Amino acid sequence: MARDLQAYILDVASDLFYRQGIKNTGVDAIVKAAGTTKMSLYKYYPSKDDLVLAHLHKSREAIRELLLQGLEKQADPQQKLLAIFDVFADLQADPSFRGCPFINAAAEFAEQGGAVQQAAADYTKAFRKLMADLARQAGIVQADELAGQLAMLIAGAMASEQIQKGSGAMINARKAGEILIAAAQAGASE
Amino acid sequence: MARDLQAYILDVASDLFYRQGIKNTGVDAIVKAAGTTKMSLYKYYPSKDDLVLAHLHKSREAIRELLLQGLEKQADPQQKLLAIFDVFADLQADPSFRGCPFINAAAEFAEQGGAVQQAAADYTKAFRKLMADLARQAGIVQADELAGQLAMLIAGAMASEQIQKGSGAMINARKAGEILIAAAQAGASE
DNA sequence: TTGAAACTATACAGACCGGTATGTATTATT
DNA sequence: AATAATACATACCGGTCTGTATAGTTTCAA
Repeated sequence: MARDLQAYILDVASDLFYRQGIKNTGVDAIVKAAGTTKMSLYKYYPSKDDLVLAHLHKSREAIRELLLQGLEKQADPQQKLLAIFDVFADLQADPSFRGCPFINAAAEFAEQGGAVQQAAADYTKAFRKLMADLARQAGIVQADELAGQLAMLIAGAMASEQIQKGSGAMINARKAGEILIAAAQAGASE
Repeated sequence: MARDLQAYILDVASDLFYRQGIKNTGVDAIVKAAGTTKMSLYKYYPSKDDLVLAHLHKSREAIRELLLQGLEKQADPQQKLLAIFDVFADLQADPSFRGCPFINAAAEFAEQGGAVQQAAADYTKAFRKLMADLARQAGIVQADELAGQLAMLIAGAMASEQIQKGSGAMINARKAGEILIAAAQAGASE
């Protein structure tokens, strides 16, 4: 066991960062939870910041995988757009849900232009691009505009559910998404 | 000057909390910025948590005032709903904008059921109620549903603009809001 | 003028933070 | 058996955090 300690440390740290917040999670707590020592941790992650960035990268990849997995079940681009809501609805159903890791990290790290802020910005850009591409495939002309709107609905639903658990925000967001998609489709034909 | 030191301390603390984040702002920094001492601060605010809660209360009142101010310019309930987007768009235009104080605070204070989380939940509930009442006045049957959707758009636009400044997210959110309101109006007559 | 209240100044306590130093045990390869 | 890599154990460093203790200063009203 403990094969690939580096990955295991990241697993533990990522979980604690997400559940307790990043600044609230000390290196000692990670070390103890992972059953290892500071020396080993600092061998793989020369600073806590490196570990934080690895955590964000891991979170991004995890969401990416969930999205691809949810999208491949649908053939129609329009249905794929709606499937994104379903993926996030599943995420929120998990009792360990505590909001969007990137929004949370951006709130914790206020320094503008810092690496954390940059990582959050990169993620949201990639997310919007994914949606915009799908919208274009669905024949929507104002694809970027629609993608931005849908992304805002999802981000808002994440925040809403984080602050008030069990509100079923994402289901309502999906309803709004359907209306906006239909409107964008209709607007394109005018 | 320094008339009503208590209020002045809160002003300074609230500004620093919002700009730098709460956990990133030490009591010493507040004391220095306010030109006072720890003893005076702790006289009025027995703990940092008290100061944080006062900051959230102040933020809530400030937004409430801005909203009422923006709403009274419109007579039509439907126009009032849209005016809310404009109020937040003005907020985002300020270079010191750094997201929603409540979303940020909820991200920083992960402890569930804590006073900070509660304050954030109370605020969002009151905000949704305000919008739902307006929607009802506009003759919309599914007022709560629409209010939730509009609130998510606004929250998402706040987060989006925080992470990527100058994206003009709130303007796009307003466009989406118009569509959703129109759809809710039409849906009511069916 | 005196005396209480408000405020300042400063030092300190105790805990926690990120990060380092030193040394040891285990394991695998050669 | 010798070597090297990996991980563990533990103690420590300087700094920062919230919060308190002690003492001196201003203000203002009776």
